[in-house]
Amino acid sequence: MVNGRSYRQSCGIARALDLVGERWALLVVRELVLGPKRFTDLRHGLPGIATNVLSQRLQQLERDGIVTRRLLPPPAASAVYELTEYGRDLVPVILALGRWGARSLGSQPPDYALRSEWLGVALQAFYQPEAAKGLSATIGFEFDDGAFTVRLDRGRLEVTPGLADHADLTVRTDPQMLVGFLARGPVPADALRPEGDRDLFERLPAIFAFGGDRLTPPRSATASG
Amino acid sequence: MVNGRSYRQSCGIARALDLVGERWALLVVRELVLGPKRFTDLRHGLPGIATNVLSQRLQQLERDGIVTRRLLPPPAASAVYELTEYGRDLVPVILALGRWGARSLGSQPPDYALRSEWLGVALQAFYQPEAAKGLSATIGFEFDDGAFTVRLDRGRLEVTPGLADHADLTVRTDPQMLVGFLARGPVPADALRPEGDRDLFERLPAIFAFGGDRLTPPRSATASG
DNA sequence: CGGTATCCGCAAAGATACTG
DNA sequence: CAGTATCTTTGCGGATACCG
Repeated sequence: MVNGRSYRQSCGIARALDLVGERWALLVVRELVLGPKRFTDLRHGLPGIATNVLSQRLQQLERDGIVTRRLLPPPAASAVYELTEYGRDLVPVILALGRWGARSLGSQPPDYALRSEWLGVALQAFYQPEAAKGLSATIGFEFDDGAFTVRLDRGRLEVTPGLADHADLTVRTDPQMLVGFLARGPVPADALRPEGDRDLFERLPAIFAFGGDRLTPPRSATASG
Repeated sequence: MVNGRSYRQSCGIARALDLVGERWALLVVRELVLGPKRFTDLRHGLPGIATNVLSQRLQQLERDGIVTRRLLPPPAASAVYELTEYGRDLVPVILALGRWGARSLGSQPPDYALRSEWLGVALQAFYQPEAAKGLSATIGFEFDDGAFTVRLDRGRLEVTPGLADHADLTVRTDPQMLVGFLARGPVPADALRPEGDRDLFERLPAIFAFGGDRLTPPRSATASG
């Protein structure tokens, strides 16, 4: 067989793991959730990955119909990778996986990386449609690291990279503080700098429920990590 | 650090992969979906796994609060592994992952393993509550490989290993044929041997929609697999 | 039966240098 | 920038030996 090792089981779970179970594969998919990216951009979003490994993963994902490689129109001689329809169907699954994993993300980020774009994905994972019923607004989030725009269209959520021309609300902060605020944790009063619709700003922790009721952390078997 | 390598990212998805992203880990969880199991039973459900790897995975899963090791009462000096609450919360996620993976499980099982218990998990993944609204029944599935019982209680599904005392319907066949039948595929007329409620039998492909509308297979980039 | 420990060979992953 | 090539290291699979 052309591929590496397979579990060789007639089971949907095993098949899924044959496709995206290898190291880094699912994180590559995560990087593409907000839209197409170039090789180097992927690399920056995956600190620690070796270039040959990224290269191999992209080839496998392309071969298996999860990612497409597309050349940008002539002026830019560059290529981008994007999710296929099959790949996009995986997004809700990894969002659910992320919600599950986030519950055991105790305040352990001593030196853990936290990129703004992961936050854009997390906003989708923790989005509460009921809390945003009928709401339409444009919100810009700006970090040293990058920026993205959240559009609410009558309760429907859309997250796109970069800043929009107009925004009803703009928040300029660092990822750590935004997470703390959305989780209703104690954050320094001057940590976030909301500009625009103040009422909308106050509603954010309800709309993006980082501090949800399903966040009870598991009890680890070893007290000393 | 005591653990192997971590992605070291403050991201729920990365955290989940730190916990269950290593080879075999998620399949160990799958094996425990229907209930507690002993080491050797796990081994049989995971053809190809090395005993030391299984041992290591179980230790990691236990340390991370996903699996518990419990000693059976005195007569049996044996130990079983079972999912913790945190581990059980992962089940709907891997069922969704399995549905996604199953879509690209083209009729490719030349020599792929297919254990009856995986089917018990798949029944949960493809269960359609609307098609079983208000239905209460007990169905036994029997294979050379093993058996399990499906209980529908006013539309609520429960799958347990082994056969119940009484069943409204009993199906004795092999896994391959049952999958074919539930997917509304062409199966030999004498492949399944239903005993009992014939109407209930006919409803099974609607209740367990293996041939769902979301099963469009992806187009692979390479024609020759 | 229910595992743990050790060795060996291989394939995947990490690090880094290098090229179109 | 977008990868490929090379080298080293680590994890995995398989076998087997050992112990409660």
